[in-house]
Amino acid sequence: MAHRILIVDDERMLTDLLSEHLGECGYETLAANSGGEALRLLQKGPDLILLDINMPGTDGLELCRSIRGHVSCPIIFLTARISEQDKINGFGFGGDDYITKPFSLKELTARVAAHLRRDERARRGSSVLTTADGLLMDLSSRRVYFGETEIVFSKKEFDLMEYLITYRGQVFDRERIYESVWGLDAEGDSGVVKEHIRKIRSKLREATRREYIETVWGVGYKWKD
Amino acid sequence: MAHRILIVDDERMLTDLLSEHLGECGYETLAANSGGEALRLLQKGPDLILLDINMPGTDGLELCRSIRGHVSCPIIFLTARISEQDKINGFGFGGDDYITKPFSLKELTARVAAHLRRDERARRGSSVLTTADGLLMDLSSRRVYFGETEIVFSKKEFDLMEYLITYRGQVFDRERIYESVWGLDAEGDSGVVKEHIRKIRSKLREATRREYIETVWGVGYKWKD
DNA sequence: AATAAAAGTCAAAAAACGGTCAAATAAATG
DNA sequence: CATTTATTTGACCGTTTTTTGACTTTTATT
Repeated sequence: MAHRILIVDDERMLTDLLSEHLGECGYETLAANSGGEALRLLQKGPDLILLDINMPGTDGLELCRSIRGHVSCPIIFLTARISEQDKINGFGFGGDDYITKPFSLKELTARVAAHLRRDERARRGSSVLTTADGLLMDLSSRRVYFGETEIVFSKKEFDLMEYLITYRGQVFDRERIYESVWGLDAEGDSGVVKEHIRKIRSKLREATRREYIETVWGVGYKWKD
Repeated sequence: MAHRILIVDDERMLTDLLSEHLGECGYETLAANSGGEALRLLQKGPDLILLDINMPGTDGLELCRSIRGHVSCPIIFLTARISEQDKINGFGFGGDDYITKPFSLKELTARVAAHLRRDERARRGSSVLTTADGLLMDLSSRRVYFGETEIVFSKKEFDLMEYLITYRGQVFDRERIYESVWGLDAEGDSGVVKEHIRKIRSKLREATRREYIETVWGVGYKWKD
């Protein structure tokens, strides 16, 4: 299946142009001319996102953050701002690369190809996460059910759980979890994650009488497959 | 373990400078001032490579190709040439990004961080090492299987095993193994490696009734092909 | 066969790590 | 504002891992 690229820019001219060109290159394209549209199109599960930072009425960096909360595909910024500070910000906000306008189509497609090559992952865009034995996470209402009974989690507990389940089977060290769930800015983890893992485990254990989170000694935690 | 960055540039000034800066940023650094040196240092298993395209006596792009033949980590070109043709060539030759000289350290480190983050995600996605007769290492869940049965390894055991299997067939002396798995800075005790090799062998032997790690007398160890 | 150097073994010491709890702080709620 | 709830922190303890060093065995060399 062809790679799917989401283009986000307020100028329809540009999205059309890019859409056409990338189409010729064998990609499927999605175009959004506003932040809201972009967020909606995330449901289509793009493999890569080209994101204009400078859209009127929308903070591109903030948008990037939101997007990062939903998908993990590469994000390439398109920006007219060339100051270094902006570049750095771009990375800090979860972007993977940036291209300053004006840019050539050749350069753009080269980078797109490079990033897609590097990023081979399978993901889904469902708003409900379920595990093998009937545990269910509804991401939009932020509730968790085990069969009939609801298990109540706090915000951080929920976020941390969502993170682990999304990447079930993968081991993450505490620092990584802290960065991903709390935010990229904060340094270290100082044991907060430990405590939250404990709370989650305890709630899950009481309701389900099962263990879901496994400790990998000296490495971190993972959600059991 | 900290990420390891290989810096390849003919100017010792520059490699020293970058080495120092990246060191302060928490990376382990390796420096090469020639293509041959670079290829040799690949044995240390860098996580990212900064490669000067314009080295006298060496064709940087050709070198990049060779490197790609041995490792799959991100390669960022450092180049004085700014023509677009060169940029595109860079990608065509297996590079993942380029930075034109002169560049700021901030920009460099931002890109390095971005690429490492991405590469790690891509690798963790579905990275599995297998050996000829059905031994399987899942790097993301950090589990090892022989057929149906799982073999449990500690962190260091796992890391050491991953290293040997990654470079299967190559012989490494204990000091090199120690450097690569424990870290470059660590004090040069190689007796530890002996003990870990023993543990790994013992676990593997019990589960598989086979020998995987071969001792090359007076030299070191290697994973049998 | 004797010897020295290298590699293997084992158990005990040391260090690192994770789980737990209670108390402190911050944030949300009415 | 007061009260409740969520989050963070730091100390403690038991466990697992890692390291160490003394000792044995193997190997290459003479």
